[in-house]
This record gives sequence, C-alpha cells and structure tokens, in this order.
Amino acid sequence: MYLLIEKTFREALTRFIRATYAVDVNVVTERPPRLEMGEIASPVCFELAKRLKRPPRQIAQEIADAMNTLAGVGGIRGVTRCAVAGGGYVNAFLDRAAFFGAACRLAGHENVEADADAPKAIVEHTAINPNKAAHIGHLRNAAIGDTFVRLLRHAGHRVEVQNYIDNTGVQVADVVLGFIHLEKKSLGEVRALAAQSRFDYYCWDLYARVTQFLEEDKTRLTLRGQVMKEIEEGHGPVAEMADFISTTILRAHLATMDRLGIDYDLLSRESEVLGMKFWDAAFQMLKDRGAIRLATSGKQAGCWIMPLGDAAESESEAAEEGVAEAKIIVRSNGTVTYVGKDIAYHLWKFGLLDRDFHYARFHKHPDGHVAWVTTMADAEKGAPSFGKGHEVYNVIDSRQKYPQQVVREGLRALGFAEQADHLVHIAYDVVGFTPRCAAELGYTITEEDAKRPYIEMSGRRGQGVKADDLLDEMKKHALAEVDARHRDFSEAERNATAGAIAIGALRYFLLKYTRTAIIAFDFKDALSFEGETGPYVQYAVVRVNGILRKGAEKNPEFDTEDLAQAARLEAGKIDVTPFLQSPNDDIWEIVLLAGSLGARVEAAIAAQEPAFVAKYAFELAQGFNVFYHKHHILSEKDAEKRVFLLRVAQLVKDQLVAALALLGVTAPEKM
RNA sequence: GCGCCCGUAGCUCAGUUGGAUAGAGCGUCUGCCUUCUAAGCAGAGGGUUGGGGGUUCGAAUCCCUCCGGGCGCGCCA
Repeated sequence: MYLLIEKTFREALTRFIRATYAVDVNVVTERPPRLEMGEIASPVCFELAKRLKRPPRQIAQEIADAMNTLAGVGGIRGVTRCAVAGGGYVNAFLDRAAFFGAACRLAGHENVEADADAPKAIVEHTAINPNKAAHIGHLRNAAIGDTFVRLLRHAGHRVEVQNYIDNTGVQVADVVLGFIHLEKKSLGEVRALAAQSRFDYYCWDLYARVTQFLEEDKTRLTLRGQVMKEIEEGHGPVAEMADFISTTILRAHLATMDRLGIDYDLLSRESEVLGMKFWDAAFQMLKDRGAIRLATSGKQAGCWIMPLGDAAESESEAAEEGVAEAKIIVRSNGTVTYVGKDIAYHLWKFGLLDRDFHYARFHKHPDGHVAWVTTMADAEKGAPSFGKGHEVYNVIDSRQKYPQQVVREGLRALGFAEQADHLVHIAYDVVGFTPRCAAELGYTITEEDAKRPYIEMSGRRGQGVKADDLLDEMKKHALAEVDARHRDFSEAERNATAGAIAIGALRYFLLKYTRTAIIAFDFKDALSFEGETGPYVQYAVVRVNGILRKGAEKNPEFDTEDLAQAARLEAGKIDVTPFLQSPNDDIWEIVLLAGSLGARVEAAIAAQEPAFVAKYAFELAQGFNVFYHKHHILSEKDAEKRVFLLRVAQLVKDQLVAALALLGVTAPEKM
C-alpha cells in the first residue's frame, strides 16, 4: 500500500518539476524521522536549489503549494496535503483512514500471480557436493536462495529453481576412494550400510579420514586420479559406486531441505552436462566467435585461452613478459577447465545452446511438488520446459566471485552482452564458528586459530555443525519450552509446535544477517528464542490468535454486537480517523508499518537481500507488541473502537504471516 | 604484487540509490503477570561510525591516504 502511494507521489513530483522548471531529476523519497512531519519526504529541492540557483525552501514551498492543489482535487491518491519541512524538504501527509481501509483489503493478497509466458528467472542455490551430510554453511546458501525465490514469486516473477549437483568431482571420488581403499568395501556392502545407518553422516566421517589419508602421503593422490578417471568413463564398478553414493546423499540432502520447506524444480547434474556433450557445442561456439584462441607461445602454449579485461588489449605485452593474463579454458592436454564447463552450462541456462538434457522425476516434496533430475536414460514424459532463462541468479559464496565474473565475461565475449548483464551472482559470506564454539565441539584448534574472530567450517576436515543435528537440537529445545507452557497439548500438537518454532528460529537466524556478514556460529545465539528471533515474530502472531479466539469464546454476548460493528467497519460506516490520530500516533504507526510490506519486498529484491524482509517481520512484531501492551482490545468498552482495534490486530497478523511465509516460516496457533 | 569485502555501543549486527536527533538484539541495572500467552513490555546506562584529509548546503554512506581483519587471483574442482 505504502509502495503505491510513494510511487504516485514521486511521479507527481517528477512531472511537476519537469513541467515547471524544465529539469530532469531523480526524485528520491524517504521516511521523515518523526510521524508528525508526515509519512513521505523528498529532499529533491536541495538538488533543485543547486541547478536553479535558488534557495531550497522557496522551491519546496512552490512545489508543496502545487501539490496541495493537486491533492485537493485527488491528484495524488492517498495524500491529503503536502508541507515544507526543515531546510527544504517536501513532506506528504497520508489519508490515514483510506490507507487503513486499503491495507486491510490488500493484506494477504499482495502477491501477484505470474503469467505463464512471462520472462523466467532461474535461481540456482544449495549445490552441495553429494558426498557428505549438509552443514549450516550449506543451509545459509539454501535459506537465502529459497527466500529469494519466494520474494520473486511474490512480486509476480516466473521462477525456476535449480540445484546443481557435482556428482563427478573429486569430492565424490574421495569418498569412493575411502570405501575401496580404506574400508575395502564392495558396492553391495556399501548398499547394505546405506540401508541401515545415516549414510550422509557416515560419509561425513569417512571423507575427513580420506582427506587425512591423502595428506599423509601425497603419492596416494594417484589413487584419486584412478578413481576419477573411472567415474568419468561412466561405467564399471567404481562409477557405479560413485553414482550410488552421490544419489543416496542427494536424497539425504533433499530430506534435510524438506524439513525446512525448501523445494527445487530441477536437479541438474554434472554427469549429464558431460554426457550430453554441452562442452563440445560450447567449444565450437567459443572458437567460431573468436572468444578464445589457441596460445602458441609463453607459459600457456597449447592452451585455449580467453583474454580478460585489460589483458585483451595488452596481450602481446603480457605474452612478452610471460605473465599469464588470460584465463585458460582448455588445458594443453585437451581437457576442459571448470570455468569452461560453467560457461557451457550457462549458455544452456540462457537457452543459447542448441542442446538439452533428458529429464526424469526424482523426488516428491512434502507439498507434492516434483523435483526433476537430468538423466542419460530415456526422457520421462511430462517434464516442464527447463532452462531458457531471461535472468539467472546464482547463490554462491563470495569466494566464487572471480570465477562468476569469468563466466560473465565469457558470455560477453560470445556476443551475449544482454545475458551477461542478466547473470547475477548472489554472493554471501561463510558461516564459521566462534573459537569457543569450535572448542566446545571438540575440534582441535591452534593458538593462532583461537585468536581469530571465527574458524571456518570445513567438510574436508569434517569440521562443521550438521544441519540435521542443529535442527534436532533446536526442536528439542523448543519442545522443552512448549512442555513448560502447555501441559494440555497432545503429542501431535507438541511436535508440530516445536517443529514450527525450530524452523522459525533456524531460518530467521540464517536470514537476519545481511549477505556480507560473516556468521560466527554459536549455539547460544542460534538456540535463542528471545529478542530478534523467529519465535519472537511467531509469538506476535500467536498473541493475535489468542485475542481472536478469546473474543469469540468468552464474550458471546459481545459477539452479535461486535459482528454488526465489524460489518459496519468493513463497509466504511465507522469513522476511524479519530482512532488513527490519537495523541501520539501509536496506532497509526503500526498500521503504516503493516501496510509497508510491499515496499520492503521491492527493496529486498532490488538489493537481492532477504535480510530486509527478516528485519521487517521483526519490526512489525515489535510494533505489535507495543500496541498490544498499550491497548487492551477485549476489555475496550467502546464497541466501535473495539472492532477497530481487533481489525488492526488482524491486519498485523495477516502481514506477519505473509512476511514469515516469504522467509519460509509458519506460525503455530499457540506456543 | 593486483583485485574484492569488512571495521558502527561491552558483544552480535542494522542503517534501502549521500539527507533531518546513528538504531536494534544480547548482556548489565530498575520496574511490570487476579484484564487478550511475561518466548512479552516500560525505563536506565552505553558512540570521536578504525585514524587523518577531501568533495558537498549535508557524509556511517562518495573520493584519497594510513591502520587493522578476511577472501580471491592454479594447465584444482
């Protein structure tokens, strides 16, 4: 609601300024520091003052006067008047009653449905190597990605969610190596093991052992080389074991993500990127379009290289100095590098490659949604049209920034400038431990590590908090709290409530930090259900539930009267203006905030920053708690005010539920 | 060496394209449950926005410089 009025106000200012002063300025708006100064402010006159060489206040007065005439005849919908403030701000005051009515009508229906033929956004996230259990660093990736998907869908975008599975890389090979050389297990024995234990946890430990095994004696790396070669050939017992491991662990990852409500449309696997020869097609394109060239001298002789940035202009100098300024795409032995494969894959994502995968159904999410997988086998019928994205968002940690840039440059070099501009890297920083937390978990840390602000999680070394362990721990914690409060709950209620709280706490914890913040994980922070946490927000919803429930239960005699009053309120027969102008504006404050979800979602999408929405949910819950303590709804004597307060509570609840849904969190009925 | 990110209250972090008096949470201290759930609320205390310059009517935000921390730059994936 706020978003709409803000936009209208901005447009009115822009039009007026262009018509009157014949200048084009970017009109920005913001919230004034205090409500009595209005709800929208624009500092545009400071900029105009410079250009017109006139005092800002004078211009502001002219604009405000003009806007008032406009507003008076309904020129700016939702705005009652404008005024000059401070040194030259133009402030707008909203029609509070109209805002309230519109916000109530819109609440819960703000999301726009996407057209089936609208441009598609592809979001890739999660992408965990399928050789060990997921840890909370992986969870941060998935939570950011999943929330971003929800934001895009809320705003009416068509979205396809992909999870890239590197099932042929060293990480899987290392676990295969572990089973064969350290444990001397056959495929049959590995299968049996997987059937009777948590396979992803088992591999977690084995992977760490393999890492150590290889570090102890570098000559053992030849074993890895052998395993990788056999995996790449795609048949034989080693390849079969690799496939079994990666597939089993992928299922474990999906089960973990299902606990958090994270869905995928497509699981695209490296094995098919290789098997379908995407690279061959891309290689031809790169050569045809002159994006890469064969180096004939210097260190990179024999490699196919892609000049980068400045190197493109000064390549001869670089060659003379023997400096490697270009990115190697194909090695001198003819094998393709990681970026090469990634360029090929991104050509497919944008629908620029004349090849496609075969698809098969792989997994059914709890909500019934089917995740498809790429396959070398015959295609199953009924697959949606995958790929051909208009925009591509990759949620990958910030260390991958350089390779992502190279892929973008590759697209540009191929002449796909528009696609290159539409390839967005949603970078986030890692999750580490506080040194204290690492020590608690029993990891040996050096003295140097102890002084660091955080210690990195490492699947390779087997150091990390496993996602399922943390979720279990949080649920246990939540269950204890539920038990202490609600002895009357059934077993099913206890579980459902504790589960919702655990997910709320975990997802909020992962999303409240902005992407550039390094999360130093500590159980104390993560397990907290007080203050700026998911449960705090859920609790506000529960409070509204309580009011609505009690209102109906305890006062049946109220009921008929309130129903009649509520009907009058919806019909606009009750003048709510006095309620929204109470001496200190406190009710208006919460109504205004409740009507601002759309504006926050837009900002979150523009900045690709899910934390904005988490922050909003917390602020709204906080605002409600203040309102809740100040206005006792059910004991309010004035029937008109009572139904009004009740409607405000309902409005806040609707918006809290909507904001939580964007974060992938639900609120229980009671907690 | 080159490039990117970060430095804000005791701790952990916000601060939307430069805007009005820099905000939360945690922790500390003081109050509030016989009225809708205290997973809550009210209040107190806590700041040279790493230092120094500059641009601007206006800087936590932009530029320069220094200090401190992190990451990336491979014929690894």
